[in-house]
Amino acid sequence: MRRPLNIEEIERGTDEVIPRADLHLRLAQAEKDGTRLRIKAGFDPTAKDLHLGHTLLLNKLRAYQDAGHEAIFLIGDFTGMIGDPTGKNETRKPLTREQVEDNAKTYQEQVFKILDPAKTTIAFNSHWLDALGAEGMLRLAAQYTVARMMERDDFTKRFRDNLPIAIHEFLYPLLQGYDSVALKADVELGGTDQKFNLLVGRHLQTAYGQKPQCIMTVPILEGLDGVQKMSKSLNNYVALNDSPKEMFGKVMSISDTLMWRYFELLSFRPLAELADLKRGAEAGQNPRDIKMALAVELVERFHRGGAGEAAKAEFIAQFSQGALPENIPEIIIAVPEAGLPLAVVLKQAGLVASNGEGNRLIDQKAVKVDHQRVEDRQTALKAGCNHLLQVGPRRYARVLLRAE
RNA sequence: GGAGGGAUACUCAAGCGGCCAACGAGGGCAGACUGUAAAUCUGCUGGCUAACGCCUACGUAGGUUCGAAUCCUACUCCCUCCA
Repeated sequence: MRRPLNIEEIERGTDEVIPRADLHLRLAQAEKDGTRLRIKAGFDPTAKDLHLGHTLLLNKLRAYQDAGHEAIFLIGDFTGMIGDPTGKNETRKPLTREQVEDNAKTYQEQVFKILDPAKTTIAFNSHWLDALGAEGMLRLAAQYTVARMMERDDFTKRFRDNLPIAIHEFLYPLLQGYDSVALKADVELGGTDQKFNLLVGRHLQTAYGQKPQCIMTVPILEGLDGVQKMSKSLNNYVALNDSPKEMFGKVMSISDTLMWRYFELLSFRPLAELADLKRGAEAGQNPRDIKMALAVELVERFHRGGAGEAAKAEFIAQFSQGALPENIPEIIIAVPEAGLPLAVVLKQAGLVASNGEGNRLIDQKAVKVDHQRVEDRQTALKAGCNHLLQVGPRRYARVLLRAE
């Protein structure tokens, strides 16, 4: 059911709304007429896993959805083959059609953890871009100038730094903009790094005789390192598909500073409650416990059914009380008469990449066998026993040693 | 079409005949300290070996040399400038 118009809720956490007055006008008009605005957000199927960074946009889409508008989840299966050059200082390799389709499928499965399937339109831009043809492409390209294209920050920089810019990268913003034309979008959402592309959409809609869309940008979420943007390729991400345990652990590993950023951008708690938490921290409450509240909220959001509290309990057991994690892999290893050097066992158990690394870690006092630290490389394990191996705080395995 | 510059380990980036498995930085891993934090300090960061050592690696393929990431030749890819 349609909720009453709440502009504050829709704008919460956004970076820019352009033009704001126009958006308010359209929202009010739609409210009055009982019509629905078409809200577009595009996703490149370049990586399989959606992560928390993507959810900022999805949450926003959800907010519109809850307000009764039409959420269009656009999968850039065509543009994905180009790869958006945004924020990259290098040309991205085009994906094959197969990769793109494969990724798109996984996207759809994950996106409904946030969006309401019944109220979501999923669109693929290959539908209209395939049909555009060379002629359509030319006409489209005629709507924009090189000088304006070069205004885009990453193009400017790459050009200045003598880095290559492939022609097809110019086409990306045009095609993305054309998506808005094809969809007759009223609003397009995107990260702040998308601002240029979103504005191109406005320009193109005008050129094609449409009312230009409003654009709304959301901040780019920093990854676990707190510096670079969250992305799979930087391996600083929390995927929606991460297990509760992984997700909880990753959230707990962020810095106290970053924690507040995450609260601000990811939590659904009312702003007043966030202010309370901050006051608590200033009054000396252990930030760890506040971080746990965030971790619980996020795990619960994506896994439901008490998974958040369960992950918290497991976390406390494992790290605060030193209990073993569940699901330690068990590996059976064949051992010769004379026994097998520990480093070799570690390697065969998959805990280290090479015997050399195993030995290095032994030297570094990182290896425990049955909870006993081993510092001697010469240590060998004999057949006929079972051992619990630990490397560092996170790597565990149980090995069953069999006579060869 | 012409001229010039470049390709080094996960990334950036030194090296420009032997002391180079390759300076340094980042990243990663480990240890100490902790709250599995963060910050900080320390160590490690090609493979095989108990070790001496051996092997593989500096775009690709050859060559010169006792010896090459370093010199020569060809090739591939990239960038810039001029047309």
